Amino acid sequence: MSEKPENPENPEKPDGPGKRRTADERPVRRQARGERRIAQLLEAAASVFCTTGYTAASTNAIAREAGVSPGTLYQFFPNKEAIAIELGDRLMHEMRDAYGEALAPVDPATPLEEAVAAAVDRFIDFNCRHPVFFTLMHGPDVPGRMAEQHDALHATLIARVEALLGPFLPDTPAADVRRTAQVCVGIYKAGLELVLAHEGAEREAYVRELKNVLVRYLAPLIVD
Amino acid sequence: MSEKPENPENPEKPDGPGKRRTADERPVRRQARGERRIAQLLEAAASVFCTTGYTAASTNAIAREAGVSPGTLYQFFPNKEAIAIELGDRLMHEMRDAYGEALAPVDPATPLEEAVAAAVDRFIDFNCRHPVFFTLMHGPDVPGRMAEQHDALHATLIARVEALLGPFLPDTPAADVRRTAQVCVGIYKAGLELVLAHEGAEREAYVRELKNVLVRYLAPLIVD
Amino acid sequence: MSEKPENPENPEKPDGPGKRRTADERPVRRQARGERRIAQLLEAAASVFCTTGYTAASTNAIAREAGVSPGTLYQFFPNKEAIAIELGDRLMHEMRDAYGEALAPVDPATPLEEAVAAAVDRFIDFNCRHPVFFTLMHGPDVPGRMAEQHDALHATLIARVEALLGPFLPDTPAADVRRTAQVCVGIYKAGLELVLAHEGAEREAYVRELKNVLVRYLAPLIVD
Amino acid sequence: MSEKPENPENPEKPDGPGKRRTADERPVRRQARGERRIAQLLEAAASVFCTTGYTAASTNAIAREAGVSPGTLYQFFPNKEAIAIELGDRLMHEMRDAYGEALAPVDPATPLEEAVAAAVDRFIDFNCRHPVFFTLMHGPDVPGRMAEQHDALHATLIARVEALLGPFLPDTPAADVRRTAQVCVGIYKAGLELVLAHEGAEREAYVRELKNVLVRYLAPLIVD
DNA sequence: GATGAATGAGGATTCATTCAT
DNA sequence: TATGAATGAATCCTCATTCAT
Repeated sequence: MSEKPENPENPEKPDGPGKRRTADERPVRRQARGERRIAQLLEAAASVFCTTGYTAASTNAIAREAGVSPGTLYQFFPNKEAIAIELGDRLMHEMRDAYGEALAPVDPATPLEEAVAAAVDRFIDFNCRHPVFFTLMHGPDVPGRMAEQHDALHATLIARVEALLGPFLPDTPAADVRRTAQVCVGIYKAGLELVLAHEGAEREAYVRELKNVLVRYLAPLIVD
Repeated sequence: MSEKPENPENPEKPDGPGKRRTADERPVRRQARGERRIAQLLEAAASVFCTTGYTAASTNAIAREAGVSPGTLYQFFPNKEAIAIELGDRLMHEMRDAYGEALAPVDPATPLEEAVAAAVDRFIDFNCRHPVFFTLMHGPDVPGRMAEQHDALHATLIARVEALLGPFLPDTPAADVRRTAQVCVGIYKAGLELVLAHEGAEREAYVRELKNVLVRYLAPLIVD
Repeated sequence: MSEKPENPENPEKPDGPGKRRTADERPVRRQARGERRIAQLLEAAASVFCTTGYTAASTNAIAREAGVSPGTLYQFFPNKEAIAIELGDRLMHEMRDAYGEALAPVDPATPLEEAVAAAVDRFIDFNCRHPVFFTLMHGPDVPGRMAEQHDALHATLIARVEALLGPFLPDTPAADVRRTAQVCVGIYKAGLELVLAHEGAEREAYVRELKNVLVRYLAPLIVD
Repeated sequence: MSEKPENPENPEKPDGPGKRRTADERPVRRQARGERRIAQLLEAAASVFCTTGYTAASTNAIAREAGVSPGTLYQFFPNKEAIAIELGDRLMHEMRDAYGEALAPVDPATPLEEAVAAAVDRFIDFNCRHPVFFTLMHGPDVPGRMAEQHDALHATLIARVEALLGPFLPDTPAADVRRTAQVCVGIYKAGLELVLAHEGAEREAYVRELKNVLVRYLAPLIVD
């Protein structure tokens, strides 16, 4: 959220990482109203992606859902992909902002159960508040920048989990840690799907199972 | 299944699995050529689904891949959904035919490791020979009969796994067995994705991890 | 019905009026089985034309309705138009056969009411037994041989009515008689539509009205 | 056509008749250009319907005739049916606007000849200026909303004629008046077809005949 | 003759994207 | 900026017709 602070009077600082450009490199300058529009559009996109999936989502539908005209949408995003990408970026940042501190360095003395439970609970919570995340995780059937976006999202998650695992696996080769992280994320995603597919007590039961899977998988790997 | 009495002189080799009926009509009389076309089309569809995903796959692309005209495709399938459904059906049948016996009743005395390893190996093998299966497992963003198809595929898998688990969990309530099966299938799918994403030694490593996850998850549930 | 008596042994008498040729001039030879097929197909066509209209009727639908394959249909008719044309021909002939004698020469001494009533009753009866007739009367939105067919049907009707009117209008110029016939046929058609659109007593009432319209229209034209 | 109050300072004059709403949405805001396009498209549709009939008319042909791309057509009409419906609506309104006052209440003292002649002349005139009207009168072979549209058109006509007849048939039961109106409209339509099919003096002659038919049909029903 | 297969152009409709106002 | 209009290629699907068996 904090990466487009352009004020109209100072539009052209050399591109920082937050500076966004449309595909054909006209700098996009955004004002307060613009930010609101963007938020509006991303929200709409999230909603549409959730209901129809990325591929079947139409930009017109997104614009309509956002209550603006197609033209307006294209004033802020150069194409459909860019919407998904920006959406993913924001989710990643929000994830970082919200859970970054908490997730990253964990005292290795923490019992595994606790660490896993905390991580899973946060992850589930985050996904319930942002159902698109799940949709975006399942990547776009088609290759393209959208796939990169998906990969970036994924990579972020992996990195996060690696960081989380690190302290517990001090003597494990990096490659193995990475693989373990990949497996954990895979389990996460699978579990999430089951959790989201159920409600109430059953959902709780699946949350417990997810934790069980992870704990049992990781426990033997950990040196005490 | 005995409904193609084509020529009176050579009435009936027992119907192969390709025998079809339209919802509202007499049995569809198919010539050998037609059966071949269907296989061809399904193969083409499998290929296209794998590359572009179900939603983005176009019937024209499938026809082109199969080397026939669009009209021909529609002679055999009323719409895109039907292709995916038939494809799923055939995969399910093939799965049943190929692994049914092996998977279903397992001697509870078999060590868990062995049972899991065998099941995983077969599953992976099956999926490597039929990459579409994975694509179809990742249901269609959109509802419709296609979703039912997906659910059917899923349900079949679940049932299969339940049957597999049964002997190992004699005293567990059915609901818990079912949940456990769901979790196992979820893990399967997640693991499969990782396995397919890697090659050679790394792939082997992921296969091992997948087995580990399952074994460690299941071991504590099992009564000795 | 009597116009295709070709027996296979003597296929090539110079074309009598009943001899039919496909567009590209291969003589079509028909045998008993063929006649049955043709009748079957025409019946099916009549049914389909009635339900969907000529334009929207598909040859495949006709073939299906007839319980034969598309190929078979094209063995007997070179195209869709030809089906309608043949259908019209047969209806015209049937009309001639059934009512020819009755309609043609009427004793001018017959009271007009009686003559009109008889003609209308027959006409209505004929149309109720052959609902396609009405459909074909409304001609094909598109020009082509089908239009000629329609015109032929129409012309036949007109001629018939002219013949009927003749004795009643001995001193009227031919052009006027013709115009009067056209008007009568128009009224017929309009009335028929109303009659067919109603049932029971209401239908009877419309039949009466139709007769009234005609009688009142014609009465003043007639010299006593 | 005052329905484009675009700017927020001039928010909402009560919807004029041209204001359109999609079934499920906010009022459609149309620019002047759009209104023009719609008129253009309807004109094109009218022309195409006249030449090929409704069923055989293709939206692509309509768009081409209007000189726009298919997409543009669909910006204004959800499908072919909607075009015909809107066309019918506009014709009905124009008929009402143009002849409403004139047709509706007629002094029963007016001689029947005069009343009929006036009505016929206006009707013929209207149809000559709007040849689609005739096409639309000949309902769509197929059922659907289009049929309703046709029925609405028809019903409007009937109502109009009933109103016209009312004063002349004060003591006739409503059902009979309605039937008489139906018959008159039927005669009208049949006569129109003949009139349109001829030119010059012959056309005039058919107009006279049409009037004769109606007058002679109605005269005996009228109480003096 | 009969069948089902095959064709391919055409029709309705959608959609990402660009344009004019 | 914002809007609705415009585009045209692409989709799904149909249909008259021809072909191979």
